[in-house]
Amino acid sequence: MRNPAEILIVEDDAPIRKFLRASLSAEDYRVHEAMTASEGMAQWLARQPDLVLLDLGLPDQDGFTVIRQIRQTALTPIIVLSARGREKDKVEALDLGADDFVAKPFAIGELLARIRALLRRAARIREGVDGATFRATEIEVDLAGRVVRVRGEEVHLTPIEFRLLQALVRHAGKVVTHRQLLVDVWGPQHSEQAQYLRVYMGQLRRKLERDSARPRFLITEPGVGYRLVEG
Amino acid sequence: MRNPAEILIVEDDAPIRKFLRASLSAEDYRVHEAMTASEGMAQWLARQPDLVLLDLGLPDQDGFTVIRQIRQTALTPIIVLSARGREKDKVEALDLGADDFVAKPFAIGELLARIRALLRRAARIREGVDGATFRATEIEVDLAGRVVRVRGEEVHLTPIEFRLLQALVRHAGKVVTHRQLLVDVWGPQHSEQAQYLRVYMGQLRRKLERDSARPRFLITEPGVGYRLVEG
DNA sequence: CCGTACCTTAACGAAATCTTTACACCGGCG
DNA sequence: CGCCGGTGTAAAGATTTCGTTAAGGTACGG
Repeated sequence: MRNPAEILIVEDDAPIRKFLRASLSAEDYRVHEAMTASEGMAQWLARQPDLVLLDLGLPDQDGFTVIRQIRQTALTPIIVLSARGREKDKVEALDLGADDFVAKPFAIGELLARIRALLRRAARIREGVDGATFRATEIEVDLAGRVVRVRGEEVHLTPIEFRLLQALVRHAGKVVTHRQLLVDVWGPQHSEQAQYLRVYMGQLRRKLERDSARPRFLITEPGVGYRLVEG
Repeated sequence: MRNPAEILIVEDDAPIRKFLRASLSAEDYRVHEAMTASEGMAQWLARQPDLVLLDLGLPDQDGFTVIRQIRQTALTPIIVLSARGREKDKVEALDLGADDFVAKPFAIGELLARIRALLRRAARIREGVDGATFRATEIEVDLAGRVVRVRGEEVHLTPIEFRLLQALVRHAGKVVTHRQLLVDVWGPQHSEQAQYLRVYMGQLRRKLERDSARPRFLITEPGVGYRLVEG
């Protein structure tokens, strides 16, 4: 990441765009702007920004196209801005690979916090810290080496089992939604196949838990998702 | 927020306006005044105050219009002043996005306390402390991780319980109307099912409060809604 | 061609959650 | 005093979501 980070704003509403530019410049980000989806794509190609702020309600095409196109070639963090209450938009945008969602009207402080968080995460991934090792009392996961040990014993996991565990480890201690897990492990087109999760969580528990009927690490959050607790 | 904070008073009654100006100036706030709704909007645009005190009984238009217009573009805290007994006005103003209400005649000390609370909260949001986790003395809510801790202990919440708590946390300190909570958690088609709220507020209190019969965080505002107070 | 490992899919009992109903409580008011 | 609206509590279904198992199906190496 360059320092300062470069941020691309794709937003047709002039006052909001101006406001964003001012707020971001004040935080020492370098700002690029686009008013339409196609101009946004052009700017993205030209500038290769570190993060994209994307309004969904654009004049020429919808913002979803922009997400799709960017995600075809890059993992640049994308924050979607959209009118409040468009729950469907939110789900669709996140399914297409957007990283976060902020409803308008928004509090600028919150938006800045989310930008910082995503830039931090992107930096971590670039530095390969993601390939480190996760340790809990009884479970040890070597993400780079693809090795899992339980109470000292090495345990063999199938590819999908490992990807699933990896997705949980990345957010250790936090709830990961069904949708997130499915998109991460099986891809966006399987984001509704919650049955996969039931089967594979069962298999992971059989391999990792002492008593798979009373799991201590792989916790179910009914109606929401799963969570890996440390310790 | 500038220091001192700037407060806009929109109030047609001269004695009250004068009294407010004196009280607020004594607290070192910078005060702007307007006597009508349209003048209020003009002042708001010109001054971009940190907080608005709004009387609902204005001569030219009603105060509701002012709330609507401000909320189209900003989250500036709004405290509504309303004559006693106008319960419906109060609820409508809050539904439109007002943050708090004070009935006339009011105790100046209480009004000042609510102003301080809203300014504090607005400052925190600007600094981006919100968005991720909410902290009160005994309760900690990790919104991203969907984890709730009470006095250190992790507490499990069902999906609806969590969404309800989340809706309260998002507006921590301010009154949230029955309608807003119902729309947020159950959707627009259930905006009249106030019984849901009684059942689930009861469950939240049982899980979060020391003594659910004497709640300290989840406060009932009879006839209006509920309020989460930060310990 | 066969065996092995793995993935997908369906079926069904169990568990958790949500909805609905019933009733007690409280304060104000005729 | 009884009535009433708004509120809080408890519990019985109804409904949704989970976990488990097992039966194909596919890919790959020997």
